[in-house]
Amino acid sequence: MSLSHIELPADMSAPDAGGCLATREILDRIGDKWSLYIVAMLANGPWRFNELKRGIDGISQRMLTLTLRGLERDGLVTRTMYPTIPPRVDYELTDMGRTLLKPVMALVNWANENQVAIAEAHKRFDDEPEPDQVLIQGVVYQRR
Amino acid sequence: MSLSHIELPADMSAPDAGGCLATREILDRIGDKWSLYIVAMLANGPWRFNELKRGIDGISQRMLTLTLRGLERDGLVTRTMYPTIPPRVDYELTDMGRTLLKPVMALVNWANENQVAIAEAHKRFDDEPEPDQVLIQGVVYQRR
DNA sequence: CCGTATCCCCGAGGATACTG
DNA sequence: CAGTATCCTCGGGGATACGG
Repeated sequence: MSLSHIELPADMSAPDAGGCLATREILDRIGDKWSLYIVAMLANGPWRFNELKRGIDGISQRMLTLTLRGLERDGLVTRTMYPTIPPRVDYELTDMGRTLLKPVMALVNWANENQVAIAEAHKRFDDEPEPDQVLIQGVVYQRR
Repeated sequence: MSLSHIELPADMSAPDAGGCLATREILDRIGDKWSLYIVAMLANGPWRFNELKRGIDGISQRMLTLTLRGLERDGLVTRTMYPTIPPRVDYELTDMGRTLLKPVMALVNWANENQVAIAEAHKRFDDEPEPDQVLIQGVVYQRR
């Protein structure tokens, strides 16, 4: 599916050949469990490795390293090593990384603004009892 | 970590007690592999189950069902069943779902606009050879 | 057509220990 | 401090078959 042509229903059913699936790969990356949090935290960067680790609740050292490498590879984050003892490494958003900030924060803000409404929707959905019978084409089906 | 207070570094290291982690749960959901695609496709909704299935490349019946249920539970999508034969079910964004559209599409558009730059960054990153020695505090370390 | 129920696999990711 | 390396688990998600 080509999200770039989402406004063209005809395009939806086409097999996803060509460069269109690059969009998906990118969304899969920046939409993954940790990238959004790292990018959001680097909004106030630069931060050192362990500052990021402490700041992002629940992230393991391994995943922080891997995700930072991915973001660096994407050209979204720079890694600056200071050859001091003990070593110090700063991570910072690149210019492209900063352009990502706006849509990311829009999503974060949406989540903040709607968390109460979503919690209420959950309650409504979960409390709703199953109907003990349904009517289809004038035929009654009893729940078992 | 509370993304709602991302602009407050002091808040970063606080343990994530309280309702703050709701934001994370929401982002984990709408940022998952399929939700963004479904929401994006429903921008031009309503769509029937199999239309969605055909439109979203690679999604299995199971994951389409599960993700739609999740979105319905979140109050983002409505499920309308027409008791005809064969049965027909339409999925459509709710008002809240439509408010999500704006930040989601912003992200999608960002991915589209930057896919070339990211591909170039990958090339640069991957082509860069490892240095065969590094200098730390005047001391040379040879690569092994 | 629109699902649910089962089985099963594979790899994302945590825990732990070790290095420059 | 800022990472690798290794092991291991646990559940996301595909494939398949069946039901209303």
